[in-house]
Amino acid sequence: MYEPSDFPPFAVTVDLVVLTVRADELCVLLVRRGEEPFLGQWALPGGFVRVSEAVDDAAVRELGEETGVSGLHLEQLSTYGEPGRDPRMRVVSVAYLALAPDLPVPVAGSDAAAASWVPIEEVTTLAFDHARILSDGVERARAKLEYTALATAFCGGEFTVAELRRVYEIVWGVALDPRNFHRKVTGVEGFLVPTGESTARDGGRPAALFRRGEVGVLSPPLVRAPGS
Amino acid sequence: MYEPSDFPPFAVTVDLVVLTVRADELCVLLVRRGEEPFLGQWALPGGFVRVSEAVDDAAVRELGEETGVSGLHLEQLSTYGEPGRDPRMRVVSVAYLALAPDLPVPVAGSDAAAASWVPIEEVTTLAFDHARILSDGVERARAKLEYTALATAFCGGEFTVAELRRVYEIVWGVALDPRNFHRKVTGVEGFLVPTGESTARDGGRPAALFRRGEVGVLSPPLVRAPGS
DNA sequence: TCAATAGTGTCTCTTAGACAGTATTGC
DNA sequence: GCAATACTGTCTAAGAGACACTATTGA
Repeated sequence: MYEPSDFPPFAVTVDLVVLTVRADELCVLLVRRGEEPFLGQWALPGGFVRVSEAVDDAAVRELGEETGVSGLHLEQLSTYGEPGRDPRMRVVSVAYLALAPDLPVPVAGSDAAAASWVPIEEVTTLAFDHARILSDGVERARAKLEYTALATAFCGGEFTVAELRRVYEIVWGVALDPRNFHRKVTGVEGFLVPTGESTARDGGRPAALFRRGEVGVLSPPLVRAPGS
Repeated sequence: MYEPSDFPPFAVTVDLVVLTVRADELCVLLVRRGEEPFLGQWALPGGFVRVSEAVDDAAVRELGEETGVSGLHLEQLSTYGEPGRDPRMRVVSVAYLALAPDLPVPVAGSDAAAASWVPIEEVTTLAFDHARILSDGVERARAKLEYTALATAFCGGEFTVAELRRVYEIVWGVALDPRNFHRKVTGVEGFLVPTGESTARDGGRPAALFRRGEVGVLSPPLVRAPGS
């Protein structure tokens, strides 16, 4: 009744677009491929989904293996299933977007010769169709900053309003008015929770420290336009 | 070098959430399953991806087979890959969202005993994890009406402002002010293109007919709130 | 003291929403 | 005429953006 021939076999992989903000640049975690195909080229980290493992769980596992950190924001991005996207065999890849604060040096995975944070602007050729996946991931991140509290995922546990503003400015590539930004983000109910502490690490008058709040959706949203 | 055991075999399917607005209700296209498992239960239309076929192309093919119509709006929704979501074998399903105008009676596919438009409110149990997929699809559609011109995909080739407003009201489940709505949608550059024709099919003063414009993203967006 | 950043106040202009009022049809 | 729907005008309150001003630190 269920002939194996009815169900053509596919391999399923997960690919990760892991973004962070470091040194005033939006960076992506890339690995240098240690085997064919595309030996020696930069690629997104990822790997095969195990037979008894949920696809989402495979993404969590790979993210932990690559970054050495757990608990990062992780969401499904899209699925890429063109025949021929992997020259070896028919592979369907489920891509995920992860956002991380500025982490220490990345951990090289077992199947990757080296891992490194690369500024988005400096990425040229990537293995497979990873350039397109990266592009989709960056655009998703940019869009979600507008109407969700996702920007806090780029910050550490505690951060100042100025640090949060830098995230927006770097991801969007625009300048934002510090005063209006301050009024806006502190005015959104549940977005930021004051810790009561303050820090002078940015110079000048000490700034209040905040933690991310419970709110996931921002209303009103922050609009991606200069001068706001 | 590439041992088959390295790449556990999966079956890959596409599932379609096809939505339409008919008789003042948001409806989804469902099929009654003609075989095990879940024999006789309602399910989303879909099927296996062929070995030489892109996943996106499989969705287009299935949509054509089920509706008998081509050129509908179709976008990828999400991918569902829990082990055990199909009792037969390991299946990863890529779900798609399609929006259609009020179509004639749906075509029964070869693997489905019957196909039918079912109001969202009346859907109870579905086969597999299709209830969750449907829920994700409806939420995606509701969200995208706010900031894209997607609502026109529910209308025929030519439509009045009132017909477009009914789409928003039915999908969102809210009442909108006809006067403000008219000013808003006609004010968004490139959203609606006047045909020059008019119709009195809604009674009262004849209304101008419009075609969908080129614009995909609405700015400013329409906000999902009563009284707007 | 100055330089630097944090945070507040205020002004103006745009827009959303409420709703009055006019226009054009069928009956 | 009346009912129904299409469309336009106007008022008000709220928000966005521009930017002056005050506050608090280090050097």
